[in-house]
Amino acid sequence: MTSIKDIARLAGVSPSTVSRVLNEREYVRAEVRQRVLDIVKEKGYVQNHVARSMVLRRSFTIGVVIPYLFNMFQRQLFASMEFFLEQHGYKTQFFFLRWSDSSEQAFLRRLKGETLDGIIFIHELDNPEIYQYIQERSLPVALCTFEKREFGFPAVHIDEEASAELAVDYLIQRGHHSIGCITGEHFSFGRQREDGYKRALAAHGISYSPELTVRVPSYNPEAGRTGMLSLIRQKQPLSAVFAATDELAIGAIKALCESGLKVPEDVSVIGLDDIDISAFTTPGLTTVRQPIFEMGKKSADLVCEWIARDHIQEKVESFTTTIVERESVRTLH
Amino acid sequence: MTSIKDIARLAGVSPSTVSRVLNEREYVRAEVRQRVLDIVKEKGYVQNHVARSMVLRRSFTIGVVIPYLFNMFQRQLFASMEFFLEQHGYKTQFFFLRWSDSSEQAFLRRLKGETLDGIIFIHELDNPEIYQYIQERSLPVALCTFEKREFGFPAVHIDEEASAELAVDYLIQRGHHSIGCITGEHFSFGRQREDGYKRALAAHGISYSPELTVRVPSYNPEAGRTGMLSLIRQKQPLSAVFAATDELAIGAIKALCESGLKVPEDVSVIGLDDIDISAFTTPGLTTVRQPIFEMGKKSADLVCEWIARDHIQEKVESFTTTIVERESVRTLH
DNA sequence: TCCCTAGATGAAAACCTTTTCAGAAGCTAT
DNA sequence: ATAGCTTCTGAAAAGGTTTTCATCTAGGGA
Repeated sequence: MTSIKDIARLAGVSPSTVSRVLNEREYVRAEVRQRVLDIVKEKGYVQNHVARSMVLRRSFTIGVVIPYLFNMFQRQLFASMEFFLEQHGYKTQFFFLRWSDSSEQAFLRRLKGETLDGIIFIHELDNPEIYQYIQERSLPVALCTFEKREFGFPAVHIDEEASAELAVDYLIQRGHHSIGCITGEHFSFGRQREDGYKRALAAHGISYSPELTVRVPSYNPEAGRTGMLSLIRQKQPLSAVFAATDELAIGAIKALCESGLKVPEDVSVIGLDDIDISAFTTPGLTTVRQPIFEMGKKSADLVCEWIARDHIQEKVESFTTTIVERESVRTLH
Repeated sequence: MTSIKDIARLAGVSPSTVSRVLNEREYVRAEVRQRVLDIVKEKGYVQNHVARSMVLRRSFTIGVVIPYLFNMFQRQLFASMEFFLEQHGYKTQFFFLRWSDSSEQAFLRRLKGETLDGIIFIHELDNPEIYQYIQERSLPVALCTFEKREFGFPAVHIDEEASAELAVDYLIQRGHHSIGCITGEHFSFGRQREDGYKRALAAHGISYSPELTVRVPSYNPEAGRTGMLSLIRQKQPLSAVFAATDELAIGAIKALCESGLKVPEDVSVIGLDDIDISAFTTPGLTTVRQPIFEMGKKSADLVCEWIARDHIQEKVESFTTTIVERESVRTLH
């Protein structure tokens, strides 16, 4: 591997000068600059990133923390982040976390050893130690899809409760009164979306019956399927279902179909997220759209701004959500 | 940040000794070891990875090259790789490549600057320079889902042609004779799967009509949808469609549905890949299963073996594929 | 002529580790 | 007592950069 010293020797200058050329510092004669540049090109030399990181004590790398089995929503989010972080001149280092304490511990250890310039969380952690460590080290950070009031970190998210209410309200407007809810037991957004469901019912004077809400252990289609199956099995009549995520909704539709019930003729289904695939289910999924791309961009912008300015005014960015009408909801009467 | 020197000072020993303790070298008194360990724990010290990489000239990091807009198949593949690479004690560094020459150039530059211990490609590159560079540097590498005979790199893949033939044969066995094909224009596997389609027809003496094959610019549902739409528009009758990937198949089903045609009653659809979501479409997608998880594992194993043994016997691992029967194919007669 | 300044360059230190080499201390065998 | 092992430890070099500080040159003003 050719190093800066080799280039220096070949150009008949010192390593310092080569470094100055490479980093576009002033104080180097045009003629010398050109000679160095020529040799760099000829030798195909590029700076060694590891050595550079060490001396500069920054790595031009932003960490992104995401669940190991990230869902399609998170996948779109992180593609967006990676895109904009690259635009800002940063590399992205992903940390795939299992949902366990040991995984979070391992992550904390790695975080201490790694030289990250900033970090974005797409995944709410249980272990407060990690947030504390980040705060002490005043490592630039942004939270995406959730917030942590007690730490005052910048965050981008939607109003989970209002978005769920929007979905359920949409069903009620179309004449539905007996509405089921499938949500997850983990993470704050699951509870918040359930709260939104209740609020919508209350706002229209519909009584809440607990049997119509089911909490499943995860947010994927398989969980949605089993959730819907148990909703079908219970006694109460049901004309529509609110699924806390699109993936749950996709599983719910599958379960209905398997049970010989038609969507939306027999049961209407509405989701929340608007992931790419929701436009391609049959029937197309009516859902509430999160501006995924913009949220990813904003998260990237926030960390980069923090790094550039060396501080950030406490800032929580709340994005608005909108109904996307497709074919999975039927209008009654 | 506390460094090895701080620990050494506090323990009243030299940095060398601390290093020996940390790396579990022999020749350090049990009593000294314990004292150092205690202080390490107390201070929460962890080795600085950047400095360590520099002196060891290895980073314990494997690069994974994947398209920027990776599909669900690739997503499952890389989750599997990340999992097994971690088991082998390696971190994973992703490189998301756009489908452009400049993106490949930028990647090559980065590759030269980065200190990677190995690299896995889930994405076939056009630029041979990159493969050449890897070969010259004798960087441990594995190809996944394709191969490059001329470089003799280890590779894991399926027999694309045979798998497509399997799918189309399945349709023919069920009485279908007028079978459409939706495939992509890019990447070798698209052409190979098309060849498999043709081979199946030929094997059963069914004449090949070019109007029944459409090539779309990408492999996602939207492309599948437009492909199917143009297949519907043409004159030839059609009782079944082979889509070169599951995502294409999902889009095809959508298009049929939009056009008032029922799957499988009016038209049967078969895919290839067996991605997670294919179990949750309505109707469930009949498809050909690639053992995605195992392929990811094998790729990880191959690079790690190369690194460990410092060489590898030329090795191409071909996985077998199997039909997964769901509801999207109807038996005629 | 002399001094001062600005521009250009290089030597050396620093970043944080690991590893080599040499030396010290405590044994055992002669 | 000496030589020769083992076991343990520290000093110093190395890895590839950037940056500080010092030096040198040339040009301008007094």
